[in-house]
Amino acid sequence: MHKYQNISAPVIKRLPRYYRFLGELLDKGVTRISSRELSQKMGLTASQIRQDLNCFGGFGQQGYGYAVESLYNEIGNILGLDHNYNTILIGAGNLGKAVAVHMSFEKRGFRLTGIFDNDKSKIGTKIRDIAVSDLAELEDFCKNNNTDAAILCVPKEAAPEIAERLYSLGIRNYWNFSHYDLSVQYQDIVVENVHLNDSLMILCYRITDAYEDQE
Amino acid sequence: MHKYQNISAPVIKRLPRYYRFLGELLDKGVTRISSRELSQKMGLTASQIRQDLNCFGGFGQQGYGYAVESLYNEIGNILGLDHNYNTILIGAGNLGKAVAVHMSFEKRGFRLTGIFDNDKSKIGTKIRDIAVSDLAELEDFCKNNNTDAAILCVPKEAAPEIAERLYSLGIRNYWNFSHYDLSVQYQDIVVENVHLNDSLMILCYRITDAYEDQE
DNA sequence: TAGATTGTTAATCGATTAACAATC
DNA sequence: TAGATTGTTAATCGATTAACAATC
Repeated sequence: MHKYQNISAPVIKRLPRYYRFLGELLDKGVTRISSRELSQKMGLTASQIRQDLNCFGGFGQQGYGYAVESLYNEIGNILGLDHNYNTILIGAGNLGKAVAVHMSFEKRGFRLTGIFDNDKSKIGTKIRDIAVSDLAELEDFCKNNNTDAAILCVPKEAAPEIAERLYSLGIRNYWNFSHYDLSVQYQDIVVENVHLNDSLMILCYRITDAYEDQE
Repeated sequence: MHKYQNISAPVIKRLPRYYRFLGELLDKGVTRISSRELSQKMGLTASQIRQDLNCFGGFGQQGYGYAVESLYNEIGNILGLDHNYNTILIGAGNLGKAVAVHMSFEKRGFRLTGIFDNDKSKIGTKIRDIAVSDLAELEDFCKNNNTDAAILCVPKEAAPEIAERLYSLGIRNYWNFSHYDLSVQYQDIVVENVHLNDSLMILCYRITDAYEDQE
């Protein structure tokens, strides 16, 4: 399995979008595309596309462009989508449930293996085909089941304590929906944050900004 | 109402996080903080904090630092959280429902005024205290109710058609959860994307990367 | 071979960090 | 006044864009 040297965050963040656009082209039956054509469809520069892809290897061919299907597969491999990281969800509230039901974990390199909550009314109910477990059983579960990652869908107040429990169980990879900054406490972890409140506030700023422009 | 000159995206994206940390300090009863202290708590440089804040004005005082409460309020104003942008939600599936129930729109400058879906079994059911309307009534609703923004929680396939309808109704501000790039089609709009699939794939890349480091 | 388009180096642009004079 | 810390300019660093030789 290949390892790439210090790829910058901006490049990594663009990979899923390339993957999505290439997937659409593939569905439409397009077999080849030049960086120029793709750049126009995606609204970025051809130069950037070529620079980005060349971080991982020379996938194109001079005078021809890129073969859509093989580039799509290459990016899938780069992203590591062929993995099956065992993942548990903490918090089966509205958001946790939606994430569990809504996401195709298998297509994105993950497998949902457990769901935990401390609300007695939720314990035992099924989401997808996984029964919600008592949060008290977290330690037992993790000792018996290899767990690679955790999805945090708990309220801000509950986050620090749960983070500590997960960390001491050896879990180092987090998809964090809580309004709490894991990476301030723990340095040796991988965290991808989805801060919906932050996102909504950014939208608010930009709407306000746009309206003021008109005046 | 103030208008700031071309604030860069990186700065804007940090604002909600400042707001969150200052809110926590405020809750703890901290009245003043220096850029240095705050930088340590947040894991960034003091220089960056001072640069960021000075895009909007001189909120600090030499020799003293920043007054937590007033800085908190200032950032709230900069973000425009005192607004009440009328917002409709399109798509009352798992994700749409979770977003509607989970978010404190009022605290973030928005007010949820309508929910639309085309699934007959959902129409008429209540989310929060808003009854889900038939998507067919979208045009009527928007003609009778001033609507500033739309939240898109519809499947990728449905997104282009719905985007066109919303755009022709004059809606220019979007919180987009669909795996569809609005800004490629429409240039004069404000879009804040929440692409959960992209986020999960980025996590997958980074986990894979971290594991390979260990080998 | 000629045309097209990549891979890659060089130039530009923008964002972050460092430094320090201003000032509370 | 002396110490602290800002606001702001200058230096550095990194990311994007442009250019072009390599080559399919």
